Amino acid sequence: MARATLKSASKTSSASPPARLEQGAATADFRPLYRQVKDMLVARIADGTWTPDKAIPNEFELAADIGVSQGTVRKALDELANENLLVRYQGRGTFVASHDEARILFQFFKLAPDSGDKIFPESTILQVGQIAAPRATAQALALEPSAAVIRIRRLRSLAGRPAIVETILLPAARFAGLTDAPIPNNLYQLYAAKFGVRIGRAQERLKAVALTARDARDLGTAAQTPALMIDRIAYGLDGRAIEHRISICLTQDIHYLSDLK
Amino acid sequence: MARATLKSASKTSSASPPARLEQGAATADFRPLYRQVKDMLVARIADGTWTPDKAIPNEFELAADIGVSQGTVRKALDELANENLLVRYQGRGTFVASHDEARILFQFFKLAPDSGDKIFPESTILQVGQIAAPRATAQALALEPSAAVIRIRRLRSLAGRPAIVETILLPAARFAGLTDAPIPNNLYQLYAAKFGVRIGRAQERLKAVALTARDARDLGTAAQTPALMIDRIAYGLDGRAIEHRISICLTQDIHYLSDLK
DNA sequence: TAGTGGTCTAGACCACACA
DNA sequence: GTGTGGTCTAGACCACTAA
Repeated sequence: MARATLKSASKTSSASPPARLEQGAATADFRPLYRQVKDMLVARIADGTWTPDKAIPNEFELAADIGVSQGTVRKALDELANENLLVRYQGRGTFVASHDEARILFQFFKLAPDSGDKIFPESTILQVGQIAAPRATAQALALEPSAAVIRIRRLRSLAGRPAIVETILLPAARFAGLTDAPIPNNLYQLYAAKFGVRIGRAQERLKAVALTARDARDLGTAAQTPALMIDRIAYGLDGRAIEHRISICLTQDIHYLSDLK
Repeated sequence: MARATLKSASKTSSASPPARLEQGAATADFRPLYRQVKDMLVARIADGTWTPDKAIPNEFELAADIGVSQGTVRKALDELANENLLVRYQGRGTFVASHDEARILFQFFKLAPDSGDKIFPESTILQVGQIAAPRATAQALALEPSAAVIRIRRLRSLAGRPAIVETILLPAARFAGLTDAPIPNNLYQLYAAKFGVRIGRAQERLKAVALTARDARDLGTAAQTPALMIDRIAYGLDGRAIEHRISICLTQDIHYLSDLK
């Protein structure tokens, strides 16, 4: 069988609706099968077909549905697990990765105390409102020059000590009504649960800055103190930029951990 | 065939010395075959059996040598390629990854200009000498409390502007004679070529600090300026800590880029 | 044209979780 | 016990590189 073509012969298919790969007849699509399978699976994760609380269909069911071999599905599943979109448990099944605290701590929160284990920071909301997108944010999120964005400012504490002042910027159009309810500590879980937006990856740019008077006041320390500025853009499963977040961190007793492999 | 056991029947073997996996008869070693193959391959990379300038044996040769199937060797090779220890080129072969500038830029050097592409920094040596290991260094490199270490201090420039003051600490025992010759810009290549030490991964801890008078002078700016401190420990292929490096970076025009996936 | 890695398939058996 | 993912094998064909 040629690469990137699908057999049209029907196999014994389950009762669930068929979901076979379509090979564009005119448009040449020479991507490997397992890639196409991967994209199909990502789409199902993104659209909420599967949820973290229930195992997704097993390898053979998926293979039969899609019309490829189990080995090809496995390759797609393994890569998705590698990218932290799925979690696989031998004997139990394969699950959509949830944004629980453990995962966030592992994947998205790189600050750790100099001594001791990583802990999830507590948060206190300082300010919530809607503004015209600052230029950098509009660019980061690919919004029109002064599109409306929700701005959340909060203070985060590590082991009881104020350590981070964080400004979160979100496109108002996509997150309408977010400010109506109390803002939880774990935002990515909220995005997924209330807005159907799953964060898949993020990119952070770090600089050293001097604390502004305002940030210093919120953190309870002196202005001009050196602080770590983390400028994060978080992306959804479809690759679109979702959230712009700027964190100002005191690093006397904590550090940012980066693994180079 | 049972998991993690090797057939002893001899296959058609090449002229090269046999290198079959040994299954500890008394000690239970239940690690998957492809893991054992991986370790064997890492050992050959580490000991210099293979060099970056020549392709390693192909999958079938390795499989025959070791006594497993080609698919198992492939799994090991793919993982090593994923970890940046090998590079695979379709049609050409599989190569040991070299510490050339492109790889270092991609894997180990996370600083980039705010605008423009990544570039390899130039270096000027400020100081070279041998000292008793500072406590933090002795701990980082698992050395005895005041073992001798080589210390290199250098100034690095990005796009012609001084941006980084770097202190590199190396165990004198392992790097004897390093200071006899000129110190090149690309240190990891030197470690591999002259001392048989290949760096496989590193861990960086970042903090914001105020520039000391001395660092400020070397960087040509004012003391107390906020700067990014990067505290790196680099590890060899055997997992042992090799190098301790502390970089002080001006981040007015550059940033540290961290991908969270 | 020969040799390499890349993809895909089919089937076997093992290890683990859970009822 | 049953069902899941994990490992291993064997073989086919494709795509790319270099001589």
